[in-house]
Amino acid sequence: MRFRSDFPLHRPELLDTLRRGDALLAGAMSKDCKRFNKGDEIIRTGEPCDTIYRLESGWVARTRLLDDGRRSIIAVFIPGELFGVKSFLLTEQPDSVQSLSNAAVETIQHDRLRELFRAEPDVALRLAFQLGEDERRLHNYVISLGRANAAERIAMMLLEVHGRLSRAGLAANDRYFCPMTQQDMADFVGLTLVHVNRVLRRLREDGLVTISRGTVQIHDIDRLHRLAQPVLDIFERSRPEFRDHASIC
Amino acid sequence: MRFRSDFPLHRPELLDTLRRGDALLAGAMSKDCKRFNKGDEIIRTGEPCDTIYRLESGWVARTRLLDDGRRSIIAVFIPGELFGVKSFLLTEQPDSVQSLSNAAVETIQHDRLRELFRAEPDVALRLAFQLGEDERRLHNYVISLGRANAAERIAMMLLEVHGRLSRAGLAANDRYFCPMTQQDMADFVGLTLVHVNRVLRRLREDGLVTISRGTVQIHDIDRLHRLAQPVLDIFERSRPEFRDHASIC
DNA sequence: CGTCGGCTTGAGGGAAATCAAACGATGTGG
DNA sequence: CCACATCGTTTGATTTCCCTCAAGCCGACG
Repeated sequence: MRFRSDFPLHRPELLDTLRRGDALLAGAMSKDCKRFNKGDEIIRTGEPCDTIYRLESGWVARTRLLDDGRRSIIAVFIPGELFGVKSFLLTEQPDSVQSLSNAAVETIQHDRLRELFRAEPDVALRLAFQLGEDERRLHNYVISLGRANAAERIAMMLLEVHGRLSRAGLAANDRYFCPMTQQDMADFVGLTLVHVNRVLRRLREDGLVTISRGTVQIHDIDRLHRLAQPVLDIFERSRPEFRDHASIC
Repeated sequence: MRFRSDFPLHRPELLDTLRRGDALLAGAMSKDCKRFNKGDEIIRTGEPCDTIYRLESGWVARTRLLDDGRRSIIAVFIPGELFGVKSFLLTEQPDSVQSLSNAAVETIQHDRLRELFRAEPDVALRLAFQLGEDERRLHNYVISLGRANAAERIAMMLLEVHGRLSRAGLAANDRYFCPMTQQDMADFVGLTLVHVNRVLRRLREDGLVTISRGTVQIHDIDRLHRLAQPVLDIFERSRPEFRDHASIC
């Protein structure tokens, strides 16, 4: 996965630096690669952690399991993204990161990263960029969880993931692979499996999206977009117009 | 507001550096101070922004107003905290920041901050720390919004704010000032004003908390804690034990 | 004294949860 | 190759938590 960002939102003057930082980081990490199976825990709750990860292939999710069995997916990561960056600041991880599919990750230890930092400030920018993007997405999910109904939440999730995958070159023709089960989606958008299923049926019947054995096919992106509209941020909103530019990078 | 962090969660070896970074940053910012009234917008949605803020006094909130009138509070900030840090990476702000009370903020421009960075790497750590803390809290709120019921959400909000204010030296005897209206709280925890009111009545009747004219008085922090327990992260959970250490700093 | 913002309470309705069961694909072992 | 277990999906019936609508209340302030 090469680094891409065709999002006009980011300060364009930083793009070259970002690319360079990403390449340097990827180079430094590539030696140390690990594979995980679906369901494996990559980072465990409560354990100390001195590693930062970069997802090479597959999907992983930051999850938290409550005592009474409730489960929550806080964020999902797709190939090319960094995760565990927060461990730079915290001694323990408050939640776990687990594979949603088979996945390959590259790693780097904190101390090595710190060296790299000093030599190459661009790497720091790449990390800051990841934190910033994570936060932006998190903000959107907070809005969604706090104020959107079930259909809006699901539409927004499907679109948000679609956008990211497109920019990473992992989606074409409004179709993409998504290894999340309906239970995963429910845990992500704060609903129950049963209700997610009902909403997905609705979206299918209305000709907006069909999801079948891990493949999401968006039939009517405009209507899906209109559905999610109220809870999209200013950047996501303008997406359809420059969807075509998404692969220039 | 001086910088404090008695949270055992943060890598202790960083604390001195953090303090230093905070002092340097505060020094650099103090020249340029602005005042706002309750309800004022400090940062406006969609506008470009080249400034980073530090809250000197009062409360502010990151909010988003949806087209159809729904409103959401994404995060609240208390004195000593930095906000608008993300503007370092984004050209436009996706949401607005508004005063929940009269507030005084210090500011610094991006370019000056960048200079400061180069001369003093500790300042970068202070900024990263703020981003990390913001993200940790955001994660907790995502859990809360996604999986907690009304009472749990409200209990967790009251405790979370209590913890932060205590650490900042702005709360004593489990009592603190909170300028949020019930509508603000509703927008923050994803409920309606009416329902927030009912839950608060319940908590009052059960002898857990009373809120009266902007003052929150926690009567039974242990039970409140037990109520919120399922949705507290590993750090917040251990709080009661070292509540007393909170003011050593 | 009236009005305005914020708080309080009631009645009724609706969106999503819960409980329960069946179905379909995939894989496995006898 | 079929019996069977497993995992994820689908659907129905019922319940509940929270929302909506509506109105009254209280304190602050001009």
